[in-house]
Amino acid sequence: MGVTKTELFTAEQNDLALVAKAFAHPARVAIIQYLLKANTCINGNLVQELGLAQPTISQHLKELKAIGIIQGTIEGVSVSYCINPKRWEEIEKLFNSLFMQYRRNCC
Amino acid sequence: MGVTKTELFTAEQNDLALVAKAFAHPARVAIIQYLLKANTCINGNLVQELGLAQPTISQHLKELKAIGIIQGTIEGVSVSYCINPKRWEEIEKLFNSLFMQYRRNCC
DNA sequence: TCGTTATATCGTAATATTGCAATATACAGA
DNA sequence: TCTGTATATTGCAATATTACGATATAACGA
Repeated sequence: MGVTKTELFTAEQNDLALVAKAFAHPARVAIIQYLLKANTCINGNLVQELGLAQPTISQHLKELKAIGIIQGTIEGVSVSYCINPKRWEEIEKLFNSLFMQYRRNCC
Repeated sequence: MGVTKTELFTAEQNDLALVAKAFAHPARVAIIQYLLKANTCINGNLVQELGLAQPTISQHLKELKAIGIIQGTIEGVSVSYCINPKRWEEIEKLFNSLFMQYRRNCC
């Protein structure tokens, strides 16, 4: 009770769910969009950009990093985060292959 | 504490997060994939397909319906669920516009 | 070394999600 | 009307997520 029964589902289904979880919070969407726009790697001036506290941002970054969407490199005092190109492509394919499956034959 | 601060983010960011939440559970991914494959609208034989209890499936279907991804029509005793074409297209665009934003200039 | 700056981690409170037994509802056929 | 079948709702326990104050860590410059 309360635990997702991952063993019932395929690896693909679980991976998609995991990735979707990364997108499942507006703060993380905002972080991703900010990184996409900034293009060049930027660090946690996100704290000023979004209205959330520093520990909260840090936690969201950690989750995004855990899923592999972003990567961070230490740049002296600060940390430079950016989109992980390989994982991003992987994720894009994961979603696209789902969207592709749809044929409008029904209803 | 514990509440997502939706007011800090744009409508687009919140909508994307909401939709992503629908995909953020393997059972819901499995339901969507099943509907995509079956193509023709099917009902809750999902209970046998997935290994989850009937109330659990019903709950997931309710969430998917609330987000608009699927629609159900009463078919006598059973309910016929299927992908909502318009919403599906909308969601596809929502994700694609995010994926499009990426230019590999960084790292 | 000391202070400053940038991040990360810990601990915890509030809230949300997941799963299911029990129960309710709603339809169809006898 | 009664019975079975299909689905929904309720209530609750277990767990996960979100947010942040307090505190730790780590690098730099004076």
